[in-house]
Amino acid sequence: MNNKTISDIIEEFIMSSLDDDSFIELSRNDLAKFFSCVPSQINYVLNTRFTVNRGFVVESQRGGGGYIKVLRVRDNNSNFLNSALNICSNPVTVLQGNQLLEQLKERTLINDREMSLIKSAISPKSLNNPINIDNKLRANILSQVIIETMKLKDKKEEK
Amino acid sequence: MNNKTISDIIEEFIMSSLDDDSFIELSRNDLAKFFSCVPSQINYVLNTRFTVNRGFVVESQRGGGGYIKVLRVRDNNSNFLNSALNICSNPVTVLQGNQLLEQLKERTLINDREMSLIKSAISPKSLNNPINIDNKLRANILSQVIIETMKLKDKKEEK
DNA sequence: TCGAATTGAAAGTCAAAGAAAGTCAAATCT
DNA sequence: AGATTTGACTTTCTTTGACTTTCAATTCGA
Repeated sequence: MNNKTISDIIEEFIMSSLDDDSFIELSRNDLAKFFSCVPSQINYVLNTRFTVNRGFVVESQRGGGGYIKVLRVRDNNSNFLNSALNICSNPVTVLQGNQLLEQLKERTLINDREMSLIKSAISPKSLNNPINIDNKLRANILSQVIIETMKLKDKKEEK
Repeated sequence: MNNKTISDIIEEFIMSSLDDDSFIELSRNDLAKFFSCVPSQINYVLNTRFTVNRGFVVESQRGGGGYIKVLRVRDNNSNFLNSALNICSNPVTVLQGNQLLEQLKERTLINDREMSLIKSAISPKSLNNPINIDNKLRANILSQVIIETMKLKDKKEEK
């Protein structure tokens, strides 16, 4: 991406700080000053980029000595896969589907390429059909993909 | 062609920018300003000239820091991918779909895991639906997967 | 001295403004 | 007639700032 926005740059900054440790603590005001932006811009970045969906948790404290803490979370994947499968027993919108795939990637259950491929498979273009069952179909497809992911995971773990 | 339209000129401009690299990123507004035309003219050029059929893929993002990215997809496999795409303009059975994926793997355009994942996406279980449009859907899905494969291939080549 | 009020330093919220790109259909060329 | 040009309107994402809430430390009164 050529034209990075200030949000992109702040995201990168936080990301790379997070490379070393599983969490970082930062001061909203200082960070805003550092990047010459308004403090609420930091909230914007946190809200749009460091979501639970993408595998992050943000904690904070107000008042004197306040702080913002960004944590990477990774837990038991098979739990996650099961609840994902559960979600897919109901219709799934494009947005939900993509978010689910992002999470699979965050958890390194699938990689970037795989995510892209499956996203394309469940895109509106793919599921374009005369009657209105897109979300239902998307749910079906993702169910099968998740099941396949489980199998692949097992296979990997056997080694 | 001596009476070039503005669309032709913009097309040439983008084409020649693409000579050096396999993709370019541009700003719709800037380009429109540069050629003294309305921004939507750029869309017109992209929609009529830089189609998948002609070997291009266009990506974009709106809002602040927005952009338009034009990718070229070429080389020996692109023939294959194009005809694969062609096949997918008609309904595709499970068998045909799986065979196509096997071929993608043969040509190392996708790997084993990726093949499995997409096979699961186009399996009868995934595409189970009230009316009988499985093959049509499978064709749609594979089209999008093929296009995605083109993009990914290109991304790899950038490195 | 001890608990309560005050103060100031954070962080949070939300909506308006701004910046791009997308859509679509009418008008115009060729 | 079909391709091109134009522009009004829409959608999406980002930036900004005014206002709110929370917390810790300090001060004040009994």
